[in-house]
Amino acid sequence: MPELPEVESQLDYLRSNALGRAIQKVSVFEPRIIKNSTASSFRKALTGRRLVAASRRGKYLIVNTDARRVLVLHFGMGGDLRYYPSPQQRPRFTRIEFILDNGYRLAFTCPRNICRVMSVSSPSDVPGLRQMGPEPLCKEFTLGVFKTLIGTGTSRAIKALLMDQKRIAGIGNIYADQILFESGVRPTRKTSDLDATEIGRLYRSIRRVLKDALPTAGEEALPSHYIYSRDFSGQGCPGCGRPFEKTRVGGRTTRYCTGCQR
DNA sequence: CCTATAGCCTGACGGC
DNA sequence: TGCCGTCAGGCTATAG
Repeated sequence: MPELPEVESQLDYLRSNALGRAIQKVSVFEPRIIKNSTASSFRKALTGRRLVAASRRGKYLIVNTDARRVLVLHFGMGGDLRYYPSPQQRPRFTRIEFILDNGYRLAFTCPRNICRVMSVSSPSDVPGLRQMGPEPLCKEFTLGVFKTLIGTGTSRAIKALLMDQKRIAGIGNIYADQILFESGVRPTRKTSDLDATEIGRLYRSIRRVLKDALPTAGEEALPSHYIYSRDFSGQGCPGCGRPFEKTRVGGRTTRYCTGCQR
């Protein structure tokens, strides 16, 4: 579930705790999550490197080092970073642990091993990053850009398109449902059938939902007004009170209101 | 090229 | 109590 807002909060966490530090040691507890190299070459590439800058692109976290080495993290679902002083505090599901030059440790956790970690010479070595669509919160992401982007979207369901990282960066299942709800558009609608009004509402919802989520994305729970939260706690649509319809779109569980979304 | 689907992976949860 | 099946989600690979 770490989508754009959650990864942004992981970025803040990394910046305030580990940036500027050098990696003294790398412990790999789950080699499978390292995607482009063996565990030993991963360790070798990063040991001794200093973490000098960090950024986010879509759902990826990118950490530049003082050498021509970039650490790329993808959280899959449910993973996070943790910073702690001793191995006794090592979190459950720690897949990789970095011991830093102040003795503190940085863990990359991932409950389901769907996360990925890479050490590359450039972010563009990662296919998912190379092909990534525009950042929805950048000012370059205008209504015109969005129109062009979905104009070529043809017959797919709009929700599948919103979650397609090659089209737009950083939107996953939870935020896609919320964006569609706030737009009053059914997730199953074919993209090519949307009119200009609906496209405008979608565009504004993308920006608003993601931006509003940033301040609280580091917290455990989603905001209680989210349709995901409301459905989970047995509440219905905040607009009309109907229970949410549950279906599958783009291979994902999808919640929407049959009354308020057309 | 475009779109849809299976598979990866394992914890949480419900049913028996 | 504990086993078992199902579901969840990101992405990638493969099929159509």
